[in-house]
Amino acid sequence: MILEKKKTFNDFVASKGLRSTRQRDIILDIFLSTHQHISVEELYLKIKSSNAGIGHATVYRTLKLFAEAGLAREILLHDGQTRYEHVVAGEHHDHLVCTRCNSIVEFENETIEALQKEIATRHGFQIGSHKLEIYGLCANCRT
Amino acid sequence: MILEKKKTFNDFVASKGLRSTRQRDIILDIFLSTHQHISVEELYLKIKSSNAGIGHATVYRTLKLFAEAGLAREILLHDGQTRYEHVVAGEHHDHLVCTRCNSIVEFENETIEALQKEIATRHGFQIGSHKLEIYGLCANCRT
DNA sequence: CTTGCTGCAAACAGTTTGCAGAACT
DNA sequence: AGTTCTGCAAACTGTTTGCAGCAAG
Repeated sequence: MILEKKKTFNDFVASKGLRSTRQRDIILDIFLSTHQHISVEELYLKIKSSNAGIGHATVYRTLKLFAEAGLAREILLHDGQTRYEHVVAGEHHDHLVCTRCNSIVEFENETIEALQKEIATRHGFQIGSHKLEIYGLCANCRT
Repeated sequence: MILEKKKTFNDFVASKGLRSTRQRDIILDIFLSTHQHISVEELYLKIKSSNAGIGHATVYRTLKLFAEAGLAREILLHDGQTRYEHVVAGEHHDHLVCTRCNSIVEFENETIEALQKEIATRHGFQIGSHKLEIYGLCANCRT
C-alpha cells in the first residue's frame, strides 16, 4: 500500500501540472515510513538526519501538498505544532490523548459518527470533517 | 450569574494569595459581557477601545487566570488563535464550525458523552476533558 | 514597605514568503 | 528554454517573558 500511495501522489502531481522532484520523493518515503501523528519538525529532523540539505520550508510545503493529494491529514493537538497523520481511504478515527505522556490511542466509533451526522443535519450543517479528541490520563499514567 | 462569576474569581484570587487589580476587574467585566468564543486579540481590542492602557500581555495572563479559576475554557479552533469561552458549571457542549463564515453553533449530546466514557474506559483512560468539533458548511453558506 | 502586577518591548516558536539559483519536463 | 521547485533567510503571527516602575495588601 505504500506503492499505492506513491502512485496516488504521482497521479496528483501529474494531474496538477506539478513536478516530481527528488525532495518530494524523499519526504514522501520518510513520511510513509513514520508512525502516526508526526509533527513537521519531527519529520524535518528525520529527513535531515538521513538526507542532509532539505529545507524547513520544503517540508512544510510538501506536507501541504500531501494533504491536498489526500494522503495526509493535518491534525492539531494541544501542543502548538501542526501534525500530520496518514490517511487511509474511507477510514476515520479519533484520538484519546494522554495529557501526561502525550501518547495517543486511536479509536473508531460508528455510533458517534452517526450521531454527528444527525446533529449536523438537525442544524442544517453539511459536514466536511470532524475531530473528536478525548484528553485524560492513559492507563500507564493513571497510577 | 455575572456577580456569581465575579465572586468565584475573587475567591480564587484570595485563596491563591493573588491580588485583585483594576485590570483584572476590567478584563473580567468585558469578558463576561462578550458572547462565546472570543479570541484574545478580539478581547484585547474591545478592552483597548473602552479602557485605553491595558497591555496585550496582561490580557493573555489574565485569561489564563480565568481558566485556572474555572470560569473560562480555552478552545482551539482551526484559525490559529486561542479562544476562550465561558464555563457554565456542569455543562458541556461541542461545536459545529462553519468553515466558510466561521460561525459556530453549539450543541450537546448525552449519548455521545456516554459513548466517550465507554471508549475511554475500554482503553484504560481516565477522561479529563474532551473536544468534539464538526467542520462543514452552515445552513447559510451551503447555498 | 513588601511583593505581586502591569506595560512595554524584546524574545520566541511555528509557519510562511520572497527571491535567486537549481532542477524538472 | 521555460517554469516550477528549492534553500535560505527574512518576515510574520500569536504568545510569552524580563524587567523597571506601579500598586495592592
